[in-house]
Amino acid sequence: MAHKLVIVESPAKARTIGGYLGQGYVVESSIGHIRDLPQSAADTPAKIKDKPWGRLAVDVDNGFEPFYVVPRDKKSHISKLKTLLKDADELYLATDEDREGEAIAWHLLDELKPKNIPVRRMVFHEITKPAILAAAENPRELDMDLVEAQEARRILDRLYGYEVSPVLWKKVMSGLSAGRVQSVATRLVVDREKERMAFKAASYWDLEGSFDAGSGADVRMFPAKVYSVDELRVARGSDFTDAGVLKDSAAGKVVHLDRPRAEALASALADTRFDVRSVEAKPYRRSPYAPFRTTTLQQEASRKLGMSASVTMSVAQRLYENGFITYMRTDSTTLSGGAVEAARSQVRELYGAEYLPDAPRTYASKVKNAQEAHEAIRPAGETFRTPGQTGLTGEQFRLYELIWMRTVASQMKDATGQSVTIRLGGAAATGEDVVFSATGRVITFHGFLKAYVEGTDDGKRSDDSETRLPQLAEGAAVTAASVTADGHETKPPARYTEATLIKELEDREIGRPSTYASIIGTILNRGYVYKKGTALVPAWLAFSVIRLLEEHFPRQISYEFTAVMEDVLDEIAGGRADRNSELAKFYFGTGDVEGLKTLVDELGDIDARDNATFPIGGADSGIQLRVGRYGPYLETVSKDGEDDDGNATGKRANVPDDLPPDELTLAKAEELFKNPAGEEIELGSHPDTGLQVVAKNGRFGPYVTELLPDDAKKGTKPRTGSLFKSMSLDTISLEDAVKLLSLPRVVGADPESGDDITAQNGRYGPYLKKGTDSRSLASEDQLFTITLDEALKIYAQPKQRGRAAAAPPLKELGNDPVSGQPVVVKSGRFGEYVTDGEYNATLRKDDSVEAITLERAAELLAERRERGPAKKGAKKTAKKATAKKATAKKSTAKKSAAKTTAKKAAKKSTAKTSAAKKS
DNA sequence: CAGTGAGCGAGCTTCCGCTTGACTT
Repeated sequence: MAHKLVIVESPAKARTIGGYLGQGYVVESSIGHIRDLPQSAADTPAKIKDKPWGRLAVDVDNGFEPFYVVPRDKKSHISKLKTLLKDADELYLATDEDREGEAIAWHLLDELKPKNIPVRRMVFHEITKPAILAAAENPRELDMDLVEAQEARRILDRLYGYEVSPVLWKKVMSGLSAGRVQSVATRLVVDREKERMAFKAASYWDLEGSFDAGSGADVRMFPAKVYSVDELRVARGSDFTDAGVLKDSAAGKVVHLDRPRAEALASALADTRFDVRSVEAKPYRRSPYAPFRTTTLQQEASRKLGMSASVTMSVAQRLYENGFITYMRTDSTTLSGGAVEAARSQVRELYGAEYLPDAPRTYASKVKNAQEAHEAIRPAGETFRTPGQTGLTGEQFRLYELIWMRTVASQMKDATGQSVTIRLGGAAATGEDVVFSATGRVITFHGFLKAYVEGTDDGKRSDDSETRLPQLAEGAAVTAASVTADGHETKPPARYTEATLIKELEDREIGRPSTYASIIGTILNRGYVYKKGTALVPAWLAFSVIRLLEEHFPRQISYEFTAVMEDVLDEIAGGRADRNSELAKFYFGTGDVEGLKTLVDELGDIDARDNATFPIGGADSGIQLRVGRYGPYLETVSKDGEDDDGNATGKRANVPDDLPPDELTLAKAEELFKNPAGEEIELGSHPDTGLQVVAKNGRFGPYVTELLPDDAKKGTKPRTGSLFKSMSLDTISLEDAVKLLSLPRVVGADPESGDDITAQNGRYGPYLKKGTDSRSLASEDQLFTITLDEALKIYAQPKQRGRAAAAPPLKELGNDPVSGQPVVVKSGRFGEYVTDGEYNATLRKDDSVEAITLERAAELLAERRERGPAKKGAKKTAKKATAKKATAKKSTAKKSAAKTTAKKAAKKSTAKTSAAKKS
């Protein structure tokens, strides 16, 4: 039976709209984008892999043609849509009416390829029955200019991300990333930290008085602060620069009180009679806040409910899917007509008509690049459920309540009242004329504040706070109950939190509602930033990355880059600019501006070593910080203290993981050299030597060592020993440590050669050593238990065979159709792989030992074979390798364990495989 | 950054934006 197929983006939306359209329509969703540039090498089709631009999947030399693929997890969904399309007599592409939505519609069209049926583009901005029916009646055509604008955005982001990230792999650390959005977000955090590092606190004093208005006053006691001394205003925090000195604008106009002066004044005012010099009353008026959009919801959920951006979004997602709220990824503050009515009727019911403005309030978008494909975030439906009526609990309840209150409040009247400033003056015993100032606020009509008060980030006073002052007339006499001197220091700018960083990004038009939460996730995952409480602290790694980007990609990492890009995209969407020429400007450059490609090609200019080095406490301090593979460390430098390679030959000291950069002062650095960081766990003194035994985390993982006395002979090295796999730093005992330090153990002498056979723990695990001949041991315990006889038995066997039997393949799959050889799955240094004895192919991300079939294995092997034995006689090596491979088995497991510990040791940063490789 | 002996499948990492389940505990 024929139907009209309508495709929207979200399944929840499809359900709702399906209900409105009724019979004759089938409403399905695309579940977001259905095609994209291939994300990784595994997803890149073989036919473009070999092209010079294959890695980018954009043919930069031929019109920046993108090569799209349907991601694996979308394939079945596409078949489902194709099936539905077979029985359809009309196709409605009803994705969002913004750049991305238009592109999704075009991708659907291009991928589904409907034949001989009309295709229409249907758009709507609110999900109500009349709006949907009207939209179905008034379809339009696909806007190809808008699609081109989206492609330009997509391709630019790909080129930026996939060209600049590899620069970081080469020059900073493997696995890092750069991008139009994340790099600027990281830069914001780094720049803020730099401001904090450069900040010098200024100290200033003032006077705090408690005044008595007399027994007849409506408010008797009230506080006031000193305002001026001899008509010069007393300096406050905002009069100082970040360098800790008075601003030019304040010079000559303020008096900067220090402690002696403030204390002298305070005591000279003890018996002073004050009179009211002026009373100034101003009306106070506050309008309600606009309904929530994604960023404001994230900020308020953070301030009021303590939710991270990602938690907020997933709770909101559940509320949306279950029909409690409208869509949560939006940059619009607009309410539909029905929503305004629903809010107004709840104002009337819950607060009374006096809280309801005569006309509905409307909120224009403050977001400059807003695309307004959705409504504001509000309770769903034409009438709002109060939180109590929803039956929700926990986080969902609290978030719903927040959204509900904000929405209702947005349709309430302004709050009004009065703010009053009273100035009191008197003469100090020492002769100065001193004026105090008190400010109060009284709210006479709370209006929307009755329903909702926005939170603050930095303890500023909230919109509903009140301070009452007495009714005083000019000239009235007032006495001071007490005057005390009060010391203050200016504070450095606060670090960003998730919520404030997101706000900053939105203000700068960077990122979109669907990505704000994940931007935070990206910079955390890369190890650029870590959280200390709610504050975002940049790692030194981020300083290194941002320095490289600032020096070599200044335009791309500028704060204005995205805003400028948005303007260009608008031009493309309006048909006034051309996609290809704009991309060419970005990638190849223009006459006066270098393009991205040129910058990347000039990579050789970047000195990775310099880029990772930061002087501490000025260039001549003799101490520098370096960002190393295992995290940041300090190094002493002297002018000529470098070897031929420019390596500093000085001392080194670790920097603790959680030491924020702005706390690493020169003094702190010197302290770290004295008391090397890295938790040292004291285990007690050694029963034989009496030396202190400690456990530490080192570059090869946890180990124990003994502390030599300061007067130890030069050249004596402390004994050390790695912890066994079964031990941990938290639980290790002195006995364990003593045993570890006793290694290597002499098992006995080889009767043939007379050489000692020793048992010791090494890089590849426990092993026996006799001269230069070594044999691995099966377990660490054997180090202590193995007897000479057993050791000799092990040595009696040839090296390889001893371990060959212990390494069977994980799975046998049958014979390869090409080579005819048996294909087996094995586990190796680099993970699981399949081999036919000649070629080896690593399993890809989506493969598993359990699920892999012979077909898939053959596919992987065929791919591998296609690349051929590219490297130095790989064929031979491969063969040889296979013969010996089994012997590598045991140690491989060990190695990957070492990898894990190295990773942990390498700070929270993402020291990828390279870390383990080097060690 | 604690110097610890073999011989050993390389290949991939990465962007931004639009959307949900699929996983396991």
